[in-house]
Amino acid sequence: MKNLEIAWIISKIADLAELKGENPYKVMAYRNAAENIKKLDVDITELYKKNELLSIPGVGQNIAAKIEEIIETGKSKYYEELKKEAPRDYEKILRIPGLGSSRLRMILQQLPIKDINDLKKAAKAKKIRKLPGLGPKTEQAILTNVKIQENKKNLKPLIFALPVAEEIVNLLNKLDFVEKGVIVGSIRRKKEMIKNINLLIQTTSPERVAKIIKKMPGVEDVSSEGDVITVDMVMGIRAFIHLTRNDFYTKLQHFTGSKAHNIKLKQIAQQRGFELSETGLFKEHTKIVVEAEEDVYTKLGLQYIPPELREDRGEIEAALEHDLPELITLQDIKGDLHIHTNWSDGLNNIEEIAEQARKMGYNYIAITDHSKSLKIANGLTEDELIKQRNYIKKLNKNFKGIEILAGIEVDIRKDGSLDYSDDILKKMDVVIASVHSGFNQDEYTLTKRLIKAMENKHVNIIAHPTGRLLGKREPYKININDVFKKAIENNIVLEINASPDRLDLKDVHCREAKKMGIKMVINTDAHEKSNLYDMEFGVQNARRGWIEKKDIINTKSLKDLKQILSRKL
DNA sequence: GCCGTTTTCGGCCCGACTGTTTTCAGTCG
Repeated sequence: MKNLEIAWIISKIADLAELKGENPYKVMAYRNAAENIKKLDVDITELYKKNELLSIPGVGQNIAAKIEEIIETGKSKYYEELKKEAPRDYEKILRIPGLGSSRLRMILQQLPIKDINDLKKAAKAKKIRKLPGLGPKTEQAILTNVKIQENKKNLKPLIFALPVAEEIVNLLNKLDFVEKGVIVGSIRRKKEMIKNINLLIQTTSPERVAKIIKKMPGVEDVSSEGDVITVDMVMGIRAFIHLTRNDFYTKLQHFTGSKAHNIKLKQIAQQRGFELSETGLFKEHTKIVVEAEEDVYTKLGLQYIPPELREDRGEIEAALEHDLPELITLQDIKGDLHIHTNWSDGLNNIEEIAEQARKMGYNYIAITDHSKSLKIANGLTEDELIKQRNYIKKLNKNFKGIEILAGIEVDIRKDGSLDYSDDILKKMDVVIASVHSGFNQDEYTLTKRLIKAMENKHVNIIAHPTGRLLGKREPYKININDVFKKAIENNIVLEINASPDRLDLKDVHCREAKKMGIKMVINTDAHEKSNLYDMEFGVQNARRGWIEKKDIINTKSLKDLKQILSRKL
């Protein structure tokens, strides 16, 4: 068992304990411990061997004992017992808005409900509205949202699937009978939601690989058919491990997908007198030597297509014309313009953030804490903001190598007004505006609200424009085209939020915005210094949206950036 | 359940909104 699986079990214990009605602070303690385990940069089994589990923040005697049990037996009795008491798909049920653990617990005490289907039946039979504190609206919410949850088909965010895939592939790559192992499929294409993990492993001994996989940590069930081993992981995701002895690069191309991309590519191959399959590229039944994945494309007369573009969204046509975009890379990024510190709800102070950014080779950053109406995030009052701005000015004098811009993430209130006056906003280097409340307003109201904020001449950037949280919260209803038009009209920069929970704007929106000539910025929205590394996810998402260096303002020099930020009508 | 201490117990993020009530509990961010 590794950090990831242990953290996952501890966090599931938190969810189930909450459902059971345990002390909320106990629940919080489990959640906190799980977060800290996930963040460890050492192997937790090593800590256990050295008897140092208690050195993990948030882990005391009790949780340490559970970790020990999981390491020793692969299981936690407490977790297994809690699971038995809960409905099978409690996670899906709890994603229904308005139905939290407290109400669900009450429902479970009154009605015999074993899964989400039973809940749907109860709602249909109008049994929910009869329960104390619940009424027809909650019943209706259950009915409409059960459908949404049922349609989700177990897709997991990339950030959930990727570390699991990396863990398996790293383990296999250490074996001397594995020549090379790589992640393929939708994870390689950096799709935001993932159904299955796909790995391609070239090995001299498929049998020995199969044996190792059976004994791998975090595995629940293994079956194998032909060259594919199917692995069901404890964390509820399935991995397909494709084993091969040869033809690595045509297989790499094949298993990376997408299906639609491959179908079209094969058609092109045929038209040009080739035959392309996973076992090789052939011309007149003669196998052509393929020594890299690039060869598959170049031998067919195409430009090499990066995995992020392989969705049959016009990339093959563009590659035929040698007209693919020159996709942005992580190295193009010169700074991060959306960062929180411990002045509001961030973990680190400004100096720690700046130091980290300097280490990453950035030329500039913007500190953009929350504004006063976001009480839960300890939003800054006007006085505090001015104080912070002055502090940053002083800091810049003795902080060499990087420029710290004084910014703010100002809240867009329900009527579209901002919660600071123009007098305050005009003093800031960067003004980010964003929505943090009233998500269920209708499309007309929400769009009007965003547009009103974009009309403020001090606003530079709209952050996480659609407000979605992957796998957790739907985007709020806005007319994205109207927002795009306003962005052009008022010279507003739209954010591509790099937080792996958000990726907002999403890939197809990035592409539309680019076509319209809208300027964008890739920001992490970091709440602690390690989040600055999330930039990678933002860049990948942007690449899926055909974004180039020139489309993104934080690839510019400090001088050019300042010019853009000081724009105003 | 964890943590810190003025240490073995008290505090742990908190306010607005919603749907249900008719004064409030639960949910959400």
